[in-house]
Amino acid sequence: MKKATIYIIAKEAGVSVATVSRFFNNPDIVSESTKEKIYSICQKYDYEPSFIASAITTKKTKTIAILVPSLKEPAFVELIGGAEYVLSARGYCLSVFNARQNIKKELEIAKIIDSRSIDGVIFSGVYGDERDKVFISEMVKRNIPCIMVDRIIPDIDIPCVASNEYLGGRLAAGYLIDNNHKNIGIISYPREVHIFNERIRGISTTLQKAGLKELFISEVPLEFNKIEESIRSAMPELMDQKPTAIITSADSIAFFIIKILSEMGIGVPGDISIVGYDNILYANVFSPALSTIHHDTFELGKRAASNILYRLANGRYLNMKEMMDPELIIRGSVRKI
Amino acid sequence: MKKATIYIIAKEAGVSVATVSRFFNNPDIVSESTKEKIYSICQKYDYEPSFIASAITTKKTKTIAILVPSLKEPAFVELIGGAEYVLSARGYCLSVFNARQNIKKELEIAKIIDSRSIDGVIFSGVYGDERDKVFISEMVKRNIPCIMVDRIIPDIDIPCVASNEYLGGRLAAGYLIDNNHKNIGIISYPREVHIFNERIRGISTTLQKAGLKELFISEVPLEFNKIEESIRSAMPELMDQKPTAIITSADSIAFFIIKILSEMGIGVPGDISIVGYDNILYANVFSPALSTIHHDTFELGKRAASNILYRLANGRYLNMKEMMDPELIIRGSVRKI
DNA sequence: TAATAAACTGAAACCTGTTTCATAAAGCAT
DNA sequence: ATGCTTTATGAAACAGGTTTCAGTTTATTA
Repeated sequence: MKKATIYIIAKEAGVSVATVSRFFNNPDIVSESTKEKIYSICQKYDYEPSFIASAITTKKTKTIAILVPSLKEPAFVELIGGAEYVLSARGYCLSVFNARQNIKKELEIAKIIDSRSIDGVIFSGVYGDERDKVFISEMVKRNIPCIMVDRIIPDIDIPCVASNEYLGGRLAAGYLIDNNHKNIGIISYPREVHIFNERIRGISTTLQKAGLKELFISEVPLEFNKIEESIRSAMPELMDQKPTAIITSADSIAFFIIKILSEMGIGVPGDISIVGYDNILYANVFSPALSTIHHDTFELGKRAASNILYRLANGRYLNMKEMMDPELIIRGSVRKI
Repeated sequence: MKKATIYIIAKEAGVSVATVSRFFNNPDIVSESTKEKIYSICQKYDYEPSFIASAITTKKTKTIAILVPSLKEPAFVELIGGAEYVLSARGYCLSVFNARQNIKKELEIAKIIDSRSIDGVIFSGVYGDERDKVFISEMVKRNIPCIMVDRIIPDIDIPCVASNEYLGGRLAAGYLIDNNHKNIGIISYPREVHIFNERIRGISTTLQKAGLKELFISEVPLEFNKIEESIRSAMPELMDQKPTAIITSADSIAFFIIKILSEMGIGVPGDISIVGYDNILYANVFSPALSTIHHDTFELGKRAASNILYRLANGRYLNMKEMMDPELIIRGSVRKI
């Protein structure tokens, strides 16, 4: 059976297309008897109004885009999950765009988003700092509601919802200090990515306040399969300084460190304490269970979606800068000195 | 500046809207000089044709849906990544739908997909067997190209692309047999999910051929945070039968087993050998590094997307049943007896 | 150089809804 | 019964493109 249109329904129900349209968009102003007629014909044809046809006049596609710099990191996947959770409940669709760590690609995607009349976008930039402004200003220029997620840029005219990475760093460092560690090394993802820089800033500040200084900051690349080698080559220099603890900016890094250390005959937390970041699914599975910083990225996605939906419904954002506090999870990878 | 339409461009370029339309959809039949005129006006207005407007006549939205039963499992995320990879390169968008393990929800989603004129769908069902047919027949009825991924249903009129789970089971069991294991237990996700049943079938068949019989098959629930407890309660019965090895249907299960075993003072692979399945990112990070079965879910997503794109372009599918062979990865969790 | 084919282009219909504006019918107060 | 609201509905314009069909140029062939 050919797909029914509003014309067929109108004809069969003996009403005008305008009335059928009202039946779906403004049922209050349609009489009961007419509603019943239309309803039964719609059932008969299994008719649903075409989204695209209505989008052409309403200019609303009821789809939100989420632009992430990568699909390989679990955090972005959580983000997508959270966004999908609230969006689907409100009749919205989620389209996924992947910038592949390429800031130029973000501009192409901006055009696509625009030409597809997407209602709004949840955006996590490649760097998380000023450099991401190119995409944002593109959205502003094109008048597309946009929310920055996972990273906060201070003076920007779109909302940001993010985890308080600085606090996370403080929590991690504070925890080590509480356990009397004084020689603390740091192994982090590139500081050029804003969140990692924030974490380190939190750590450094806290150490300084305690009269301490970080021993050694080593950066490892974002690519998962290069982490191990990178840590391995940084290890000698770090170990020369006799750290009693190492703070990392990701659980994955922490696990690689534990692996490498154990190959060197160094026990965790017996000889060296480790604290991770992210609280990934597996943080509790391996021994030692990882003490780490928990931040709820799923919730981040939910909030971003809620905020943009609010903007769509009310013309203004629910809030402009939303920070979520991470949490210290104490498990078994840190020892009291 | 108000968004330009094809009428504005046509007027400024001194041509008809038909010609502007041709410029974008069939440039070969437009003369060079006209093209140049149109091009420069388009640049001036930063004009891109509206997708929704063109979708209404062409009935092509250039968006593909991917419907997964969950967003919490890494495998489905890989799938999405693979699909996005080929789709975005061909100018298509990917919309993500989540059935949340709920087969009834799949029917709602079917309606949404239809009303949104989505060009095709990549589908991974909740169970992976006959029960998923409700969604599939909904797609067939509505004449929406659809590909089943990650699971193969024999007599169904849509293509399936999946990993050869049966072979994976055989590989895992064969590996253990080669290492002279004779008492082999199995801990698996629910057999009611087709792929896990296939894996077990592969294992059982292989054991039988070697004159062996599996000791004990225990099923653990899909929910990540219930796995540990479930394994823990199954352990006594399994250990009573003195296994020298345990095959699992997922690396996550394997890791939990290793954890629980180590708490019991039982070493892997010293006392008991373990083989996983999936080859997750962390399989190589922890000690012992996990011997496991590798299957490329990203590639699965790519193939599904390619197949559906082929169908869209050529009116028929590239292939109907595509099986990808998994691979045995030998690392450190199995010992030769 | 006339005839014919090929290459371009425009007018108008079409796609599937939404929305404005006008009108008819019904309800209500006087 | 009259005049004034309300309520319910339809006709037609509109949204921003695509596509068919016919017509005008331009190129090619004999």
